[in-house]
Amino acid sequence: MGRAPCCDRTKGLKKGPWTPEEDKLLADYIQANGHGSWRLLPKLAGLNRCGKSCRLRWTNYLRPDIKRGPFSPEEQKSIVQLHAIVGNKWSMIAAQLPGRTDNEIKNYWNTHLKKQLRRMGLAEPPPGPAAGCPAARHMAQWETARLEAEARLSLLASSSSGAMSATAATTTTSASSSSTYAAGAEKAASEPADIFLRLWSSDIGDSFRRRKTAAPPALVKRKDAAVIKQEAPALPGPGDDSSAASNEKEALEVYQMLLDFAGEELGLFHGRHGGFSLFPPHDDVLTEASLDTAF
DNA sequence: AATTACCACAACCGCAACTAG
DNA sequence: TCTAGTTGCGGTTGTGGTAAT
Repeated sequence: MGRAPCCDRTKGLKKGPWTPEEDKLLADYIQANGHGSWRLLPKLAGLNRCGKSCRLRWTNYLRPDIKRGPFSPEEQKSIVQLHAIVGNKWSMIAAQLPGRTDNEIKNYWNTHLKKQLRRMGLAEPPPGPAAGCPAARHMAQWETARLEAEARLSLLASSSSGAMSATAATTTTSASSSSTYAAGAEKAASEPADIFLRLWSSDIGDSFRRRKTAAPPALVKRKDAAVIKQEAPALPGPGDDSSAASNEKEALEVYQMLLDFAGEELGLFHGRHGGFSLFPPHDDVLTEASLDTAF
């Protein structure tokens, strides 16, 4: 059957770097009319480009809400953490970083962060049963992320409500623990430094919780979280299958186990008393300098 | 001053998912 | 349900700038 190429190369459409005049034509047109059909846009805007090229230029460069300038330490940290969870799902990562595009994040990862992490010995997958199988390894990472998030929410719940019963304070859970999640998410929202909980309470975490028995979101190509949310049956919340921690002490033990596992097996996290960080204390900022001196 | 090597980022390409008829 | 067209994503390449020799 075959299909038509997205850009008709027989028409001699222009390629390569955009000129300021082209930028202006594109930006003016979209701001006046919206992009509508990308396929038709070039003709309507008077551009000798393919629609794909126009879309890319707009989304990666001309869009007014794009944040310029270097990545902040917080953004760097977020990228590393999110990448550890969802892998090369740049669009998902970008969705968590307002003003940043997937292309920008991808470039930044490939040119900066990957090298830095490699120098720290964190870039390569850990040895183990999942080694050599990216999908299995990824699922293992995601499952660890889930447990991690649940453990943290458990701690939040138990610390924010002394009256909360030990059973309710444990995470693991049942569908009825949604209030625990809600409480955790609410608290997480007030603690923007904790990217992990922000992520967990976002669409990404939500899609995972709902599709727990299926492939993790990172393995579901082009299923954005909203769609997943709509499609997903009302699966029970995470931990339905768990009768784990039934009191705070147990929750703390699980929490510590997770810290140990994540740190030792995945090389991802560094626990610290009363808080949590991907990086060791006093090293929150992922800078060239700090990383250079680390090794 | 010329050349080479490296880096950062913009842009392209191909594939797969999505959608409308 | 099938098919053709459209859109979005992720990997890769190209290009311009800068540092090193």
